[in-house]
Amino acid sequence: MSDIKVSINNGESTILPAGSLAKTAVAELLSNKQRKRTVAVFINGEVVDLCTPLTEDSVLTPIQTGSAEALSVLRHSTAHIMAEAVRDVFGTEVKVAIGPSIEDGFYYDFDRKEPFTPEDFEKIEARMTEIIRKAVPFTRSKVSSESAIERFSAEGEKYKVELIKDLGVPTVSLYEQGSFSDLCRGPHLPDTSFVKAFKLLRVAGAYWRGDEKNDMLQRIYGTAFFDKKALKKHLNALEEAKKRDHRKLGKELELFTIQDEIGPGLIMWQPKGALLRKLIEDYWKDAHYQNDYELLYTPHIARQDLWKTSGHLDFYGENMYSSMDIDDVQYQLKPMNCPFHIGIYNSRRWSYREMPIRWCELGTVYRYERAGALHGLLRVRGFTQDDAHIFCMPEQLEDEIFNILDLNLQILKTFGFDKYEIYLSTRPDKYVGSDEHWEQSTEALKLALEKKGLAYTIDPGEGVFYGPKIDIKIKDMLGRSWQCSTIQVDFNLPERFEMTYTGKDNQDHQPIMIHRALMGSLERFIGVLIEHYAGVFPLWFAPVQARILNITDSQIDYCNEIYAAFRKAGIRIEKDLRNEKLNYKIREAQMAKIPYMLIIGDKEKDSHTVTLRLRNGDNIADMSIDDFIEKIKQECEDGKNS
RNA sequence: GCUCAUGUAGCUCAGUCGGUAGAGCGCAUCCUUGGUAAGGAUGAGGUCAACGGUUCAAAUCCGUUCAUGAGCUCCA
Repeated sequence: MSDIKVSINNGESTILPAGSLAKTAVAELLSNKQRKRTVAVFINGEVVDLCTPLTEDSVLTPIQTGSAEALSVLRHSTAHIMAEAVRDVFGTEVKVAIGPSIEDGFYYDFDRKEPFTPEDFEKIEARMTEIIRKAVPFTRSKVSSESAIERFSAEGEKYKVELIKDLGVPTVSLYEQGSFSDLCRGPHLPDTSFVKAFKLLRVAGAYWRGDEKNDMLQRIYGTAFFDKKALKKHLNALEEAKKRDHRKLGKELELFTIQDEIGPGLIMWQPKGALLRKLIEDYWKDAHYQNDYELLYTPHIARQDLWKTSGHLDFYGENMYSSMDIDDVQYQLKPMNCPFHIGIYNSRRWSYREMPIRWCELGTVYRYERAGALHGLLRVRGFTQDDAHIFCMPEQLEDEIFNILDLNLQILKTFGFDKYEIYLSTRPDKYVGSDEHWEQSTEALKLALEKKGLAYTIDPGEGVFYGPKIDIKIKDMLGRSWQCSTIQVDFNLPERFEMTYTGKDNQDHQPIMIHRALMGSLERFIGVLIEHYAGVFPLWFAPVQARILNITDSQIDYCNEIYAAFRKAGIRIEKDLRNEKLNYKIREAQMAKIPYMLIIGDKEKDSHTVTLRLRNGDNIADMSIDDFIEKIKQECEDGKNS
């Protein structure tokens, strides 16, 4: 057998007999410490495990603890360990499906009649710990698909059999650790002892291959790390997310309520939430006015014929509520605002000189969502879109997209979102409009993104049937992504509604239509905002900006007097003049996350000032009423323009 | 819609083996007038999600429905 040259990162190299394992090379080329951190290697850009035989000259790049790839390998292996443990505890009648690593951990799907319970988790975890302690090696073997099918059939592992059959390849790889053998592409850890910290988190139903026509399996989710500290940090982050849950904060801060009597997925805004929403809406309207948009209002229902013309009944009918009869004519609740804006467009003739036309509306729409999909403010059945439609000539498309992106990012930034992922979705298999149109507009979207200097990812074939689109996913304080903004080009509706404008040539031309929503829906956006800020809203859109706290009854008159003055000045202020101790009032104001507490005692009353306490516990020396009004106004301006 | 879990006072939750309900917070009244995260006392408040069944007896056991949660799926 000939020798081969193996090097690490093109650095140190060694000569080994062909067929040596990657492990051997790593052992020879890395220090003991480095070796212990190595869980797999890249060879030619591919992640493989350490028991891979090397057959030719190779350059290895070690994958070491601390990297995302290593974590993914770890979690994948932990999923296998969990599967082994489940079968050890509950027997081989439990069938296994798939068990990949996912963003924050891993899962494994099991087919078992009885549901897994929290007590079962303890048993599984205990068994996993035993397996990990034994440092069982993961070994890989290549077998013919035929023999693998034979073997898994004999074991009754029908899901594995189905997977292999669908792969349609001559050989497959199996991974084995201890008593457990699994169809798997790998790679895996050298042995189970690399798993230093793990936890099973929850169990939920999941269809085999995500198809509801298939069997319902039980999916156990868990997570794993290379050290206990990281696991603890992750669990703390989950706790933190729980604390920020907008449903919990929404209740505590009295922002909104959802009630059985009213119906699921229908939001009622309580006074504080309504005020919060008004502030956001006002800002949004001002920003649009400043950017040359005009505001529209349109009805909530329309004749069914409209929805036939628009194509919504054909393409979106499943999400629309059934019709109602008004004087023998059928009407339907709107799931979208676009046909109404088109109606306004078609109410008169337009000249090319008037293009582009930019119309916006905070339009409330109703869409049917499956019961299991509803979630607080984030997924509801009635919501208000921050909608806009731009009608323009083809040559204006790029500029318009650029302007939309500009306004879009400005608004997101004002609300504290300056990290995002941008996706450009191109033509799907089923589409309307000419290829030329598609190419031109996709190009216009690209150019606008590039001109704005934005990095984006292309989602091939993910466009809507009527045109290409740009989606923006914002990242919140905890690093979670939320899809809010969407910008869609539409060749379909202008055609269906026979929209025209008179060109320079005195001929009719068809405008291009752009749909766009920046926040997506107010409900959803506010839900995200609550979690992003953990309810501690910036002063400019905090529903309550200040609360007056008196020390004794002797300041009540003065408190009422300044309360009136602040309200008149447009400060959102409350007063707490109850017969309670100051400590008690401060505690309540603090928990209500009110930005400023105005402490009023005899001192302030006599000097005609207020003493400020901030919600972070800091104190600001007393200042005059006018100075305080000025301060709040200035801070709000700064907040809005940040 | 599907799987599993949950549903008790305005809120957060106890409630054992089936014997018709309990705490803390909040709320009301009274005492207390207290300068930076909970002063004290008394009191009101519940068809135990709804409907049906088993039982001498159901918050508790069974069934159905509704809602909520974790997911699957879908999407703003």
